[in-house]
Amino acid sequence: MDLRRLRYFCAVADELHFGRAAERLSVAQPGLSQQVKVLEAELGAPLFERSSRRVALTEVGRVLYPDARALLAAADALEERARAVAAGRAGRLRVHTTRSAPSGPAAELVDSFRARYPAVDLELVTGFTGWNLEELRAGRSDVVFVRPPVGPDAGVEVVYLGDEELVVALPAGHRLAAQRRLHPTDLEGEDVVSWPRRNAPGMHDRIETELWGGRPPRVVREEPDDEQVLRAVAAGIGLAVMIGTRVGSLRFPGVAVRRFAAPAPTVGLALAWRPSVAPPSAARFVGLTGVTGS
Amino acid sequence: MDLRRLRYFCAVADELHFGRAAERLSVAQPGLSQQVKVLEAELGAPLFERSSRRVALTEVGRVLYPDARALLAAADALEERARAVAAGRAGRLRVHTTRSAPSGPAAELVDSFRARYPAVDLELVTGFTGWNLEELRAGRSDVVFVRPPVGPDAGVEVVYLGDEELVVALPAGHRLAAQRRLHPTDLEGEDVVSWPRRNAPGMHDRIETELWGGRPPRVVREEPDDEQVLRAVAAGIGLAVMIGTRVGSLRFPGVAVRRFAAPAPTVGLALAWRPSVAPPSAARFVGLTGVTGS
DNA sequence: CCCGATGATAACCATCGGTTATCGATCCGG
DNA sequence: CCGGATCGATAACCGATGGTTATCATCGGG
Repeated sequence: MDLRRLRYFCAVADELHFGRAAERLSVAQPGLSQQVKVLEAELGAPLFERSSRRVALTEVGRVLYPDARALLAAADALEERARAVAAGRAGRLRVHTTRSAPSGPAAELVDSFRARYPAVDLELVTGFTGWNLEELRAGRSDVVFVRPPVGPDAGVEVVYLGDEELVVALPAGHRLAAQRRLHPTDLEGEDVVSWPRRNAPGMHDRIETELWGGRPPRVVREEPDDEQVLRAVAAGIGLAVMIGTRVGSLRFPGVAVRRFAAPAPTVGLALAWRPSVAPPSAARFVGLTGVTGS
Repeated sequence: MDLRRLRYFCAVADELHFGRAAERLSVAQPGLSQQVKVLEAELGAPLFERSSRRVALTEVGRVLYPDARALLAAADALEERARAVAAGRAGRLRVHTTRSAPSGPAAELVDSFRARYPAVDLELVTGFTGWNLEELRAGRSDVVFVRPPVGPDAGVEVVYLGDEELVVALPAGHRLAAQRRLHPTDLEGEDVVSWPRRNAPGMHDRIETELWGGRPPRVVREEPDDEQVLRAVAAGIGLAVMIGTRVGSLRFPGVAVRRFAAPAPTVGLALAWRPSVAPPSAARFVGLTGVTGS
């Protein structure tokens, strides 16, 4: 069975005229006649009654035609879909985000991707930088959001998205809450609520370096994620350093938020992916950063 | 799009091994590699991740595979069906029968055809010899039952099925009902109930010739079909000549049936069809006569 | 470190789909 | 009744392409 022959058959069936059908197919008439004849030989029965004056479908042809049309349509659809998937306009894309990302530039990226490629089935999972990278390496994710820096890794490409401002969350009555702007040095000696380093080692170290100059702060409590951290702050356990956009979406009673004086310390956001094994849609996703980031 | 390439793709996807897939397809491995590569070029993205040690589907390949399988299955089904129709094992067959046929050899033929070719959609229509031939010539029927003789007609082939015995239907009290066996000469001068000659001219003339020696009988009533004829007989209007098997299925109170003494006069039954334009199933139908008739 | 397995590549060949030229049949107008 | 026009079939030829064999490159394992 050959789709080309079926196409030829359908064209002749539509036109009931070999000359016109050949023209529509952009081939010469003899070739068309030959191929239809081959198809008839394959099936074992004529599909057309021909006279030099009239072409008509035989019963066999009449029965075959609708099925042939359907098959051709299915083939075209398959090809179209395959091309779309190959071009990254359709298919599945697994993205691992981080808890601190959805409210910042990451949300913007995901939203614009969804708007631009609605046919892509986007599977979003929330994790931490460290775990996300494991998932990426294990092939369970196509693109992951990370908090840089992340150690160099063979086959993994990191695309920097931008920086986000850090802020300080304070218990409502904290003495530093009296200041409108804070300096890193103000934090020295304060009780701090933090989170596990392995969630995002790069970010963790960067915060320590930028704010405490490499001398570790006094961590009086470690909570598993931002929300729990803020709850601890509200309870007066200590202060916490957080991402500005993130704390905005987690407004807690009993927590005062103070920005740093310019230049405010920041933490970065980046995408990591493996171009060699990523589906085409991943390239589209990463490609959008050039658009939204500019 | 080429079904062969899709087949190749599916084979490799099944085996995840070019060598084995090539063997299954009965081609050499390089050709398989080439064609898969062509397919990938057509779609614009690789379908497999290859290393010299491992072959795996890419995301694109994973998405494409089920659709490809379905399309191939549909193509195979189409081919199978087309072959079946071409071979007369499936499709549609329009058969025009006659009112007097279903109870005789015709029923046997139709039944055995149905049993043998259940996938053929048999459309049965009941008519008369004359009208059936018109339908056949007009292309509205594929095979028709007729009461021979029928005039020779270009492109129409007539296959004789056999003869059926004629009997006489008499009003219950008729004087001839006293005899167990009748002779044609007994009918001379009797009142006769008949039916329109144009329904089956050949049969009509043959009955007149065989029973009345060419001198037309005294037709006192003409009814449109057998059933009405018998009703008229029951009412005592006259006697009627009928087909033995037919009168058996139309047993009327008030009607006595008498056979002729051997050799009983008969009327024939035949099939007519147009081999040049008939669907393959028509040939199968006609072909069965050789089987059941022997 | 070499060997075996596996896919890719190179070079060649045959098949087949398509082309042009031409034929044969049918219908139509004069 | 004949000549021309229409249309599909046929013949002969050609080039693309799918398939072949031989060989290479890479990678994993003993």
